[in-house]
Amino acid sequence: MSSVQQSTADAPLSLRERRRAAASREILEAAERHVTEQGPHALSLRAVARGLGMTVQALYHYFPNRDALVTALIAQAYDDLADAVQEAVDGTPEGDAEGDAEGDADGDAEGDAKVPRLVIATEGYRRWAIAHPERFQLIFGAPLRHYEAPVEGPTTQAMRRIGGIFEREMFGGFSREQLEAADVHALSPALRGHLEGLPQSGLGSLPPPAIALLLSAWGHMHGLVVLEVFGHGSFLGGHQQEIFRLSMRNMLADIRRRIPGAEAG
Amino acid sequence: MSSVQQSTADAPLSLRERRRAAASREILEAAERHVTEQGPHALSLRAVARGLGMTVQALYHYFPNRDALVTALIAQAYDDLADAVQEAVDGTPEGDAEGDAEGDADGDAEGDAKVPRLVIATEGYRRWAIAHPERFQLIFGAPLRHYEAPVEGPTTQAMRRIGGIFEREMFGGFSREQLEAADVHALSPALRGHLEGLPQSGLGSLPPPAIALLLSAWGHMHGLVVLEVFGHGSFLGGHQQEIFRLSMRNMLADIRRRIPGAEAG
DNA sequence: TGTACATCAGTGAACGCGCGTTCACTGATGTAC
DNA sequence: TGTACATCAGTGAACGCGCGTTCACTGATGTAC
Repeated sequence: MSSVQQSTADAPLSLRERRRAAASREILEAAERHVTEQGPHALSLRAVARGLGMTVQALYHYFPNRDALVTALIAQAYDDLADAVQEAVDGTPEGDAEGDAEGDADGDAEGDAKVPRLVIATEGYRRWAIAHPERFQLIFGAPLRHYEAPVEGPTTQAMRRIGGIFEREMFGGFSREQLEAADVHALSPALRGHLEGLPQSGLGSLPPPAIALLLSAWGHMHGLVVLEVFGHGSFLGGHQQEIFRLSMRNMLADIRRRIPGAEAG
Repeated sequence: MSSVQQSTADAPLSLRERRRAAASREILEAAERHVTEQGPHALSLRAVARGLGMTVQALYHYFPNRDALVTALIAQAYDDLADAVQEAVDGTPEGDAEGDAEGDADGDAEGDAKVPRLVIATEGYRRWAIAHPERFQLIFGAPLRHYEAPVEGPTTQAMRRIGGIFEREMFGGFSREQLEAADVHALSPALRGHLEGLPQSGLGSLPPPAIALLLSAWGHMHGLVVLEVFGHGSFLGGHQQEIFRLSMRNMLADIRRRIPGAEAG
């Protein structure tokens, strides 16, 4: 499906194959550039071709049609977002980070403050979204006209990667029993059953109350980022980063408070 | 600016004026219909005209160009969303509602349960978004290509209306002192100052810690809705309403717990 | 090492489409006297 | 009440544009013998 393909055997790629892969990559980069500069909805094959100094028709040697190019772009964006979250966490020691991970100009001096790695992770999410608003829009803004996301694929895989990171940082030190006993409003038996039936490779490995907490937290983080990226927080001026961090810290503390035997975060 | 206009004096509208206003409304409705059926990005003057059995050029008697039509549509959507939240709250007695405000087919029997009006309000927000995903997308999905939102206007006014409702339901019973003493992570002096400087007609009337809680809560609600509406929660099957309610209840309880002297929600 | 052949990246020309916008007009409706 | 005039909603024709996609082709690159 993707045009950046491996040779079917594990044999090293031939010169032709490597060139082809390079050309595909170049096209994808040009398309990314175009999305970044003009927004996702201005993306057209002709514009991409123009950006490369090629004719449109040449693109058809690499992507069967426009949708295929968009699909590749979306998959790439998901992956990059997951990478950004991963890197944010990796760049932070096991415990908590020092306060000033971002170093804003306006002095939101977090005096009291180690920053928990979960918060660092959410800040990675936010930072990527702000740095790449058009690509974030490509993923989360709305389904593109005439484009239907494949149900299972690199997309859901990247989401699971992010989910895995949050899960680790959120529930890392706790036993199954503790998580099972988390104090959340009652789940209906039907919901409980559904959550238990989720794939073990993903959320299904957690007790239902923990899944509920994780989903809620994801929504919380995502919502703040979405509002900011799409311009609905501009009345906060340069303080959006601080509000975000504050919210995420409160969120983490609230979650901890709901798990029996946890010291508040 | 808008084409549905009042006569400049308060004199009753003439026949001509009323007809003109009716025609404008009809155009707006046709445009709305088109957005609903084809998505915001498929909105074209020609399509709207077709839907009305008119020629395109006639529309130029009512809207100077495409952008003006889109602007009117956006303003209308904001207003309808605010109305939906308002109506959800109005339909609920002062205290809390009985559990089954929505009445899903799948039995998420909320046995324990009066539903706080704040939760009812957020469910109004969610319900409108799900009932009108394309119009929700029009507002929050992403800025439309070539469309710049006016900084102040019906848009921000509708947001303030919603904010006011949430504020009342969230902080209604508390004194300024209680809200000022709310237990949130420390706000920097700069942020504190900025929040205190917000317009008194809106958020500025609240103590900074309460503003922080409100914004965080808005993001929380919005994020869960956005993920659901844009299809990122489909793995939850029919249980998204229950997860949402659960999250909002937890959220309210967490907020209450942060205000001194409040009984937990 | 040289030759014949296959592969395939890229081009030129063309298609039919829907779009926003402008212009000059017609004809019905409403207003002033 | 009747007539002359102004208003203005709507039309027909046309503009130039960018789009995705198809087709038949050229010419360079790589492969088999």
